[in-house]
Amino acid sequence: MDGDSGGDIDLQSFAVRLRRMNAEFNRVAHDFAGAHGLHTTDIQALVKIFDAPSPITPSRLREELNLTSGAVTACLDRLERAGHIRRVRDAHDRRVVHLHYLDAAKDLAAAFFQPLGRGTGNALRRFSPEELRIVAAFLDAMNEELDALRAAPGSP
Amino acid sequence: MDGDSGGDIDLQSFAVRLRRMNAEFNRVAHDFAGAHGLHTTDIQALVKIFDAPSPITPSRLREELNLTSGAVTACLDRLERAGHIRRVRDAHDRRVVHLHYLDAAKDLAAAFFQPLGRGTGNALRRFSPEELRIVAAFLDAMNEELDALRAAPGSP
DNA sequence: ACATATAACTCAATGATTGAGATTCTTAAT
DNA sequence: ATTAAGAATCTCAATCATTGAGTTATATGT
Repeated sequence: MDGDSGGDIDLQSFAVRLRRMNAEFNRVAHDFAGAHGLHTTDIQALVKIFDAPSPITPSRLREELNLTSGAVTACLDRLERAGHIRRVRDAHDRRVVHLHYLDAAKDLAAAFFQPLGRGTGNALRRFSPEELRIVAAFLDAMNEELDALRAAPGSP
Repeated sequence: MDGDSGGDIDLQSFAVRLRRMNAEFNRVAHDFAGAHGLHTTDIQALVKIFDAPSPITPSRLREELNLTSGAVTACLDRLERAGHIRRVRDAHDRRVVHLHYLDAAKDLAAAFFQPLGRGTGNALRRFSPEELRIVAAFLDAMNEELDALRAAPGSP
């Protein structure tokens, strides 16, 4: 113990906090899945489709979610059948499919996740802009490290 | 100061960062599962068993993971068969089972997640103790809000 | 044209999750 | 003691997602 009062800044305590938050996010996602006749995988796919800067493809999803192509096809079938997404063939390379998140489904998800958004908003509101910049920097740092891990699982 | 122009402190940008981090954690967990003949659910259970302050029971796990009792039993069968946990009947209430994470399995998990721990450590090392206290406070705030959401999914 | 590579899909086999019900034990009341 | 009600866990058949191998359609290079 070196003068730090709270004992809050060691690796283990952060790991516990992060695992707990991760578990809760997964629980919310699991609830959404259940409420809409979907599965955990489908929600993960929806998040990826939603957050992708430009329309994502099934093979990219396969990489992101670590699934087999068969599983991705089945997942997209479910999402398309339930009216969440649409498959659009690329005009230039007709082998390629682009995945579009339908607006109506976006609204549905927005409505469901509104409590989560409010909760996150409440948490953010407790901090000053400078503090939030630090938090954002931390999340960015974590995401950088996680990307590095994905690239080279053992080395860094 | 100029930071207001960065667009880094609005709800949406935080949501994206958090979703991305969540997805990467899940990917790491999925890898661990695959490497040990387990499934995503089993890892979620292991995390809960590991992080519980005192030995957890199957019914508590059922609540935490939102599974049916049948699924929990099957999950624990797999974990016990694979040598990760042990079921211990409570002496006073013999209906109750307590779940113990075996030390050998802890070592196994520690070894596997060492890269993740190093990555997290790298991220933490970029920040001063005061900054880390802010980040820890933010994670605590998020976890509080998430707990509130779990208790009353619609109200706050 | 031909061969090779890539994107997405199909399908049988495997196996996790569900949902209902059975089993074992506890607690409170008669 | 005995009974009834309640709780914690487990069993099992049915359902359905995932896998892994193989197929189709399109693209690229020689």
